[in-house]
Amino acid sequence: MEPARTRIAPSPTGDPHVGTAYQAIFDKAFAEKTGGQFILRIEDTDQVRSRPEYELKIINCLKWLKLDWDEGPDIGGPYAPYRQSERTEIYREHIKILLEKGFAYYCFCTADELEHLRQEQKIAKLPPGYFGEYSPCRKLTEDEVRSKIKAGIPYVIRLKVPIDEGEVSFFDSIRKKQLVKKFKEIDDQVLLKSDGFPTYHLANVVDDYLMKINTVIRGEEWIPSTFKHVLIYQGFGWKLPQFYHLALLRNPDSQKSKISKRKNPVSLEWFRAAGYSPEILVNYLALMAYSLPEGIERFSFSELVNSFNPDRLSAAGPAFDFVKLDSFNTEYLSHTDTVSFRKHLKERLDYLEEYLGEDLFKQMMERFKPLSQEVGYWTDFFFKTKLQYNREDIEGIKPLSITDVKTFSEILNKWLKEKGSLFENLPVIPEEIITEAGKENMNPGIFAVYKAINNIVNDTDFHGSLLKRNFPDTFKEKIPKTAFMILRISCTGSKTSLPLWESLHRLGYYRVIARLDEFIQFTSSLIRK
RNA sequence: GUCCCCAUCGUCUAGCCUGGUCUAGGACACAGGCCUUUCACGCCUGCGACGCGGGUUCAAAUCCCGCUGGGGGCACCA
Repeated sequence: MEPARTRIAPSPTGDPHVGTAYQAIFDKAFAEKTGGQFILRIEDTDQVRSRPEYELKIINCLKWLKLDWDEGPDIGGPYAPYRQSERTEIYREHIKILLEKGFAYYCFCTADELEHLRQEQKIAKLPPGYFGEYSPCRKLTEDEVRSKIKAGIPYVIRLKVPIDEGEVSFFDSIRKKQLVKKFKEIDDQVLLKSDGFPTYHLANVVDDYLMKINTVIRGEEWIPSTFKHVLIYQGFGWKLPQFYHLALLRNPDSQKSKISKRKNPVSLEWFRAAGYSPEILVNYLALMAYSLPEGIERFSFSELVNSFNPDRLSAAGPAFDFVKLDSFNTEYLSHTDTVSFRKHLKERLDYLEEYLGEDLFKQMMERFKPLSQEVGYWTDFFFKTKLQYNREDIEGIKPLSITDVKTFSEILNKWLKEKGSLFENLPVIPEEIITEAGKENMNPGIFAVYKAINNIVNDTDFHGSLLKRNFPDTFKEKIPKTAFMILRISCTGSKTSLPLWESLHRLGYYRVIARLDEFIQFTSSLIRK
């Protein structure tokens, strides 16, 4: 394969998009596989929406994913500058060529006139577009044009699409077929805006040619525009690059529409702050359009490069499945070594301040008092793909009236009863223990555990390896099975926790006894009501 | 509306180009089991798809046509 020069050309008009990374993966893989180069070019031709901070964010996120480039605005390269706002002179020179060759023309129509035109076309049931007989400016003589320019009338320069019955076509290497469109279905696209900046179409073609991009990989949303691009290439007399139009990432709902921030997180910063591993995100994203011949799903970027074969790129639109991504991430994190795990956690925490912003981060810090509390506790709501709402939560925010208070206490009572039911299947406790505990305010199940712990300490060494590793037989005989859960809950506060004996050992005798004491009191108070 | 793209389990896909080896394979999810005095991990099993209709052929998930469904474009935004 010929060395491929590929490029990612994001527009710095918003948060770095997951689709940008998705595309960059294949750009970079293609370049590396063929011994070519991968280029980052910033398409900031929209003066209104482009912001320098977005460019920085894009660069940071792509670097986070280790999808770094061989040439770009930050590192330069033989075809600099790599920022389109710094190349306006180049576009103006090139538009002259198109003008001279008769492939472009001046247009002085105002926005209102254009709107009018579209209405006319709509009524006439014609496809909307500025072309053919609908374009008065196409018919302007050179003198007329010159005098209008002299008069200072603002203008744009449009592509002069042929008006005959012909057609344009190009080969799409993912769909593996020739895509065709008739001239009359293509509108006279604006090439140079009235602010003197090029539109995407012009800048993109000119830069791709000048930067020797021979492999264009981008989303399939660009297919309709590609016909215009081909016309521009032809106007200049340039050879076409190879086109690979990637299927668009879709929302995982039944609609499967193009992935959108209204329905799902799409910002790379979100993925980063949420704690996704960059390797895993890249792996998962690659899977959206590519599959290894061996059917291997988990692979590193270099493994992807090794086996990369553009023929295997898929044309069908994949739904982005957060559940599967999560499972990949979990698997990765739980099987990695402790050093990488710590590194990952540390990086995530470092980034969290940047993501939340200083104010919000400090707010989190204030709530961070109990040192054992993990970062996620206060920040999870940022990262849940689906929030769970509790009935109690919703009842709770109602305005309080007498009736409301009544309702509230009823719910509270019900809730407490459910907690109490945990002890429905209480173990049978010897009569003497219950007597000893005092029948009125002691929960027998808890007390049995309490008692047993005390016995154990009498019989064995709590701090010794016995408790750390093996379950003591003496304990086993004395305590019914359900008691283990009671022990676990009382000592860890949760029905699910790390292995019990190691945890108890780590807690130590005094804290175990203290927690049991507290738990006994807590449950007794619940049961009495 | 119009032009274009796409179509295998719920989801991501392998297979399709070079028809038979496909009673369609894998992964995530789900269900059951094993392991485990919890949870998780791990292991095993199960559930589950070639959108529909026509061709072509001895034979079609695979080739052709139509339909249906989904998606994208139709800006002085990219």
